[in-house]
Amino acid sequence: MAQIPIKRSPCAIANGLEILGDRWSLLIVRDLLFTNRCEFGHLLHAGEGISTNILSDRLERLQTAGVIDKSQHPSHGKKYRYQLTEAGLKLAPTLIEFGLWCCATFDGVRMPAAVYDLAVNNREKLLAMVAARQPVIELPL
Amino acid sequence: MAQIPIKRSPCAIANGLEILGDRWSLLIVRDLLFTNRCEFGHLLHAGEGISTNILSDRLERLQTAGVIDKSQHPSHGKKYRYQLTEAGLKLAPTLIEFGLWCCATFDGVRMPAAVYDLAVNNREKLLAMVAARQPVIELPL
DNA sequence: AAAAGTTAGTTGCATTTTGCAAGCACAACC
DNA sequence: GGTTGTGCTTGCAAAATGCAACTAACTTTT
Repeated sequence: MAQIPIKRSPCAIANGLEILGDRWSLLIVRDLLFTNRCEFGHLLHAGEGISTNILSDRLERLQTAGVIDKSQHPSHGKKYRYQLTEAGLKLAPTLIEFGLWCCATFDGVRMPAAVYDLAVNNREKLLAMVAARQPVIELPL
Repeated sequence: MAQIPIKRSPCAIANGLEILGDRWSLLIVRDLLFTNRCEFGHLLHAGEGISTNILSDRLERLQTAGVIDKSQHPSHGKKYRYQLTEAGLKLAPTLIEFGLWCCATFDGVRMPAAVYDLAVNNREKLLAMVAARQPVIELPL
């Protein structure tokens, strides 16, 4: 169990939002959960246009909260590899439910077809892939 | 389906975070989902210390996004009643998964016992209560 | 019916967070 | 050894947030 400073109330959701309640953190988690992207540069160019200082700050916050791990990249001195911890992997159900809710609620938004199909038709397989750190979406690096 | 301006990418999660990705919005949804609190003053004193201007702003944003409705309070001229829309009610699975994740991940945080027990032992009943707008937690008003 | 209290805000201002551009140290490549 | 790629940090402007004071409309009290 990660130790975090309890600021506002003991409520689980209130404290979770202290870590993940902003416009960027869950997008980082999304990429680490469902794609093969795991480097600073990958996350930087994920499509929403996060800037380097914010990405740097969020990676550090997520690491402090025990959601992600940072390790040396194999075979490249300066690169690092960012991975979800076991706790971070367990955010999958939340992300999936939230993604489906957004699709059902807002016009013109979408989840990648591969993720959506599994979320609707074979939730167990999707969760198993995530738990095994097997990317659902393979993106060019 | 609510029309929202698509700002960063077509990703469902990215757009959902434009509406709900901050430290307060989901706390408002939490209160409306699980308690009998539905007035401005109730939400103001929910325990985390939101200020009136932020609460006012968030209620308007959630209303614009089609997550909540505002109506005249029966039998009190100045009061209003805030309620989740049908779309808003469907946030329950996301909130439940997120709450359970926070409980399992962070030391010293908790969900109200009544909600936690149902979430773990009888998820269907919990979802049915929420869908029927039946408060799981009755708080003094 | 005047006075006092509630309710749901708005306004003004100080503080904090964010966004953007530039710069920088180190590693790898050629 | 010069150039490119990577993962940052710094400086500064803009936006969001937090706090306190104020207000308009309605209710209750006297």
